[in-house]
Amino acid sequence: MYTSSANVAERQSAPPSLAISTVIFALRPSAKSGRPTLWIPLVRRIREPFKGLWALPGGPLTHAESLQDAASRNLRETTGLAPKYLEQLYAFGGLHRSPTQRVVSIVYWALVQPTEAALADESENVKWFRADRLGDLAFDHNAIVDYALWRLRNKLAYGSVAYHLLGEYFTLAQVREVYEAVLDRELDPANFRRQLKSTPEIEETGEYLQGGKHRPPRLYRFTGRPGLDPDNRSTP
Amino acid sequence: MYTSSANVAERQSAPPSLAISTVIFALRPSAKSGRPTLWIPLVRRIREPFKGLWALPGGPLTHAESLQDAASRNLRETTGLAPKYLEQLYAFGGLHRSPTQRVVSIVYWALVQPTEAALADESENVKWFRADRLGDLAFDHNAIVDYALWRLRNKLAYGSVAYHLLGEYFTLAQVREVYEAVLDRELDPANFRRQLKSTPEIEETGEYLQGGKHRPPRLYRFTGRPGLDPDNRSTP
DNA sequence: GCTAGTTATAGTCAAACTGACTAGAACTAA
DNA sequence: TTAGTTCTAGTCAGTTTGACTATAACTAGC
Repeated sequence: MYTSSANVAERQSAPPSLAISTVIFALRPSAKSGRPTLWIPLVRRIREPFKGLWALPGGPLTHAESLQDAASRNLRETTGLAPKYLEQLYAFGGLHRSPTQRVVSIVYWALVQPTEAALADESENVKWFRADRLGDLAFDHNAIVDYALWRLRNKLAYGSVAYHLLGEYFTLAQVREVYEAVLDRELDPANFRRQLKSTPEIEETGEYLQGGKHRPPRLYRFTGRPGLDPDNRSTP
Repeated sequence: MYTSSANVAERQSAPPSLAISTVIFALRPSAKSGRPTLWIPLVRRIREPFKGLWALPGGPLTHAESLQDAASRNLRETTGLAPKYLEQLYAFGGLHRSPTQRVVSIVYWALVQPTEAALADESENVKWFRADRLGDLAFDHNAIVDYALWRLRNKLAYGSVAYHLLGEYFTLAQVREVYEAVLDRELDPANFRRQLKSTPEIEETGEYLQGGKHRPPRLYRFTGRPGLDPDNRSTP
């Protein structure tokens, strides 16, 4: 859909504005099966365009902060979250992303641990949704979430990203559940644990998870470092 | 190094400007060994800041073009190149990237085939450099090139990126030379060819490369698609 | 307290893959 | 014709992967 030529001229006179948004992932137990599933917090638009629709948390970039700091601050202000894992996703700059003006959005993606996700603000205008049941979002945010999901699945397969969706201590079955939730397929428990046990970044603790219905599983700890972003590279 | 507080105040009043830059890779035969090595075209800064230093080709984002189009156009204008492979690298937005103003740079990276790279403009203010011998560049461009190199090596290992540095027809030994140049280590010819022959995206042609000193190698063709960027996703 | 049910955990086995290596084929240069 | 080089196919042992079996350790219900 195209706007009138008057609007186009108007749009071209203003500088393209720069916004920061974030796709936040957390695990929550599914209502049905009780298994963990991926959830995303969204905020309701309280003004045009797309007033009333749900959108990714975001806001403008202020001058005294880096891109990552802006994402962090905005997350805290809108959702109350302070994720341990925060990484740049992509810069979206299509011409018609917003009907009223040209906006370039630098989008981050974040992973929060379940304990923190439970504390997150939830209100009339901030709600969590299952990542696979979002409905129609404002702007191009459906496409952005799709891409973020693709990146998450990709990083999961190679990288060391699953542990940022879990607490400090976890069982190998919990890690497997994360993989199964994100990749949406079942994995053989025995083979999966063999692979994890061969990675040096996963450390066996002496503890066991008590209180379950069956044999108590051993608790593990992740000792690796997150990633290799330009923003995170020099961090020792 | 910090600027004076007056400059800081001045900087904060203006909106952060948005620029597009590109890291362009092409293979050229090394002067010494004759083997292909990675080269990058740079442009000389003709104004402050960093006047006289070499920098990545880039420029401002205009209103009528998407980010990728802006990168494309800028490439053509500054270097005369029209790469077949162009992908977003990262958005750099640190506070002190430029001493005079706050600049957010959305950086792309590109691969050009040797035939096209040979046609590229070269002048007093546009020159090609070996990727491993760049010297000190303007702004944070050394760090940007480092990251682009890291991405290139990464994509090479998994993806189907090597063929975009070669012409339409190539020998398996040429592909191996690309890998050796980018990864900077020798690979076993027999094992390497076994792997390539098992990938369905590489098609055997009936042709052979004639004119070499030894047994003429068979020519192959790449039939796969580039990538999975948001910008390239829907492209069939 | 015993038993059935369930998860945790270790191990087996064949197929696939990997790295190091051998060897013949096919060309050029001398 | 021969020596030298690259292209190409193949062997072999070590490693990894996927499917599967078996035992250990707990809870819940009787």
